[in-house]
Formats: sequence, structure tokens, C-alpha cells
Amino acid sequence: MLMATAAQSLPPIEDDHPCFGCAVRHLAVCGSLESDALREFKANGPSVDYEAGQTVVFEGDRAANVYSLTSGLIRLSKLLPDGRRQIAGFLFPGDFLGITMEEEHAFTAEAVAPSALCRFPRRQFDDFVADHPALERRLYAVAAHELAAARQQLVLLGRKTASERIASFLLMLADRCPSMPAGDETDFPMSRADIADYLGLRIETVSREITSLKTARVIQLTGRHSFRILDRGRLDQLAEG
Amino acid sequence: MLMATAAQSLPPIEDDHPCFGCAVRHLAVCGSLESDALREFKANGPSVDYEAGQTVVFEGDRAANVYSLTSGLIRLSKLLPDGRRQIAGFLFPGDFLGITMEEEHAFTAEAVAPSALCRFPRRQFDDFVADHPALERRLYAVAAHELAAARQQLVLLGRKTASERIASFLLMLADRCPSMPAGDETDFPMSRADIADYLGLRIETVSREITSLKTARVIQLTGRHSFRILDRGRLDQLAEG
DNA sequence: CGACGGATTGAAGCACCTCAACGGGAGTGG
DNA sequence: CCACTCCCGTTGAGGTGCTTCAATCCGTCG
Repeated sequence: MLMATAAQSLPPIEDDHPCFGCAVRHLAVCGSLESDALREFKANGPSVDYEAGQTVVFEGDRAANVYSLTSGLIRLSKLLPDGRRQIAGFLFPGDFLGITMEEEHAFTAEAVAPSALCRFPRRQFDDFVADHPALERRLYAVAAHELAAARQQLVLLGRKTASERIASFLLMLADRCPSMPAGDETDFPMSRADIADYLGLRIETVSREITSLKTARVIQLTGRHSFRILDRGRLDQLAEG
Repeated sequence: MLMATAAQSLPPIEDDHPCFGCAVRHLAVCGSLESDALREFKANGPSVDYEAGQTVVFEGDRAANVYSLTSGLIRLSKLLPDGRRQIAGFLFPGDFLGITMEEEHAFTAEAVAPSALCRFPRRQFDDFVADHPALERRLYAVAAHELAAARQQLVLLGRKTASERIASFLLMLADRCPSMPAGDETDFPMSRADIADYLGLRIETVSREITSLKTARVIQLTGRHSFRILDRGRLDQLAEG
């Protein structure tokens, strides 16, 4: 129903359109473009694939390209000199990679799972955006949304306890990537190490807190990388502090 | 010299212009507008003043207005149900308040020091932005910049130690608000409590770490709310981890 | 089967927090 | 002018939540 709503406002495209069948057009920045404009846009943006673990952009690289994620999962991270790592966020299908006015990427982007992206040369992308106000607005909306999410994460990292962080994280996952068949199950492709570096914890702590939630019958582990929420109210309560 | 550079690209305005003499036009979003457009813009944006401690917008308030800070200092914060507080950022003169596509403000904005802002009704502001691509681009640039700053802060909160956080904070201050007369001195108007809630620490820890830096001759306290950097290299090193 | 990497569990340590006392500058009133 | 108070910041002592170090478990793959 949500998709239908989004689809209603989505400009229609033809069967032979290069973006026909794109599963995330209603989510991505592309969704703001009319058929012809989108065709022109996509002409500059070949699809590129990355395997799990591969790096899309390195921190400090010249920001020569921007990307739109069509499938898979990307992590944005930064490394301190001594090896400590912080993951600033995950990109899900439909998300945009390359919100910056700087010359260099500030964060490393790596594929967590096999991922496909549309890649656009930065220069051409900027020119194209300048000619398409709807796209520019959409980009601003995306940036504003990412900013709000990042600030929300600041609250988590600055003030929440380990169990509150885990609860918040599980809720976020349940919201963003519900498993396809059974709606009540959620699977997450990232490792415990990724979760830890995203939540500012150690993997042992992540493991312990997840076990603790399991023991308390708040969640049920349906696999190493999937779970089911048993007591949503309790989880909400925990996440809020 | 920096100001001169910025001023070169700044559209000139007349002596009788309502924004004539505005000290932050080269920093603010307004800087992207030509004289006439700026005049029209400012016609919708009266100046409003707040005293230290007063709230500009409450978390959850309908986002009816947006603001441009012309002088003073604003903090963006969020409160957890049990009173824990996290400050997501500080706004300095020239900064924009109201980057959001949501209906409600996600954070509370309070004046840390006496502050003056130009206030614009959100609706009119959006309409105006839609008619002025240069302003729209500037807003996107501002949002991208804020996003990068927020993500950098995520690294600090997630992975840095107390002394690294303090070092990073002092460097940020030295960068953003150098005291007017002597360039090597920096004063900061916020309390230890504000610093603590920004860095995810307790005030006692902030106090101890500052004392520690003072004892190590890395900084010199020139007052309760001002300091001088004695060993920049060491401070950089500490901040990096 | 044996080895490897990711995840879990246990025990001990430490960085930061909590609680509590003290200090010092600003404002007030005698 | 001093005494008093209040608020903010500092300092000290003890506690704890998460980390660190280490062992074990388990699914996967050669």
C-alpha cells in the first residue's frame, strides 16, 4: 500500500526504458525525474556491482563519482589511526551515496553484502542537477533526512546504554528491512563486528545484549542473522531509555 | 583575507538595504541572493532576539518557521525521558536553523548566549526557495556540510576517549570562534554542562580532562570561559587518537 | 575430519560515572 | 566595605558498565 502510494506520484516510464523494472526508483533520487530526463540521466550512470567486503570509495578519495544503491547494503565508516572504527551509517537500496560539497569523500563506503549501484560522474551529475530543480529538491530532502538520522544516532552514541542501543538498532532494522515472506521476521546481513562499530560497542557486548534480550523473551533469534520481535512494546520502551 | 575572498563573490547591496551591515551575510544562506531578491527575502524575515537560556523551538513543535542566526550561539539538543540530554550541535552566527523536510522539529533549539535571528515563515520560505535556485543550492551545500559534521561527531561519540573528545572540542572551538583581539585566544560561552552533553560525558569528567590538559601545558586557561592553545601539535595528536 | 572465522560465554580490569565536599567569582544586602 | 548566598566549576573517593583478555562453541569449507 505504501508502494502504491509512492507509485502514484512516480512519473510513468516505458517498457523499453533503461530504468524499467528498477525496484527502487520510487525510493531513489531518480524517482523525481520524468521519463525522458531519467533516460538522459541513466545514460551517464552505468550499473556497477560490488561483492561483500569490497570498497566502493575510500575515505580521502577524490569524490569523482556519486552513486545510487539499487540492491545490497553499504556501510559508511571511518578508521582512527590505531584501528578503532566507527560506522556512521548503513545505506539501503534506494539510498544515495555522495552527499557532499567537498572535493574528497569523508568516509569509506564498503559493500556489506553483494551490491549493485548506478554510478554517475560527479561533474555531469552536478550539471544535470542544476538543470533539474525537482532532482535538486529531492537531493536536499535526502540530505535533510540523513542529517536527522545522523543526529538521532548522536543521541544513541552519546547517552544511551548498551541495551538501549541494541534495542534501538533492532527496531531500526525491523523498520528498514523486513524479511520478504513472513513480515514479522527481520534478517540483517551485517556481522556482529559491524553492529558493534555502528553502535559504539564491542562485539562481545553486542552478543551479550542480544542474548539478554533473547533470554528475556523480547526477541527470538531465528538464525545468526535474523530475528523476530516477540514483545514490541518492551523493545520500544527499552529503546527510548 | 578569508572574508575578503568571500566578499568578492558576494552580490553587492545598497546602503539603504535592510541587510546592509549584516555581519554574517557572507556566511549565511542569504549570501547567495542578489540585492533585489534579498530585499524581498528579508521582507518576510524580521529579526528576533533571545536571551541566554530561552528556547527558540521545542522538539516536537510544528516547524512553522526557519531561522538564520546573525549573532549569539544556539544549541540543538534532545532529552531522553529520564533527563539524560544530548546536544547534537551548536549553531554559530551565519548558521541556518530548520534543515528538515519533516512537519516537526526533531530537536530543541535554545540560546546559549544572547542571540539574534532572522525568522522566516516556513511556507513562504519554501516558496521563495523554489523560485531561487541559487538559494536552493546553498541550502543543499549547508545540509551536506552539517551532515558531514554530524557524522564526524559520531566518530567522536562512538570511539574516542574522554581526553580525545576534549581535545577535538577545543580544536573545533579554536577553529570556529577565535577571540577578536588576540588571535591566539579562544573564548567559549557555553557551560561545562553544555560541553559535557555535547561530548557525551559528565561535567566532572570534562573538568578533569581540561585540568589535565592544563597541567600538561597543552593549553592555558585564561578564564573560566576562555583558553589559549600552547601546544597545537600535541592537541592535534590527542584529538586524532 | 580438521581447520578456520564468526559468535558466544566467562572472569578480571579500567575508564568513566556517581556521590559528595569544597572553592571562587558575582550579586545582594546590611 | 564585608558577610552572605548562590551558582558553577573543581577535586576527591568509591562504584559500575562496558571493555579486555581468553576460552569455547558452532557452522562452513577444504
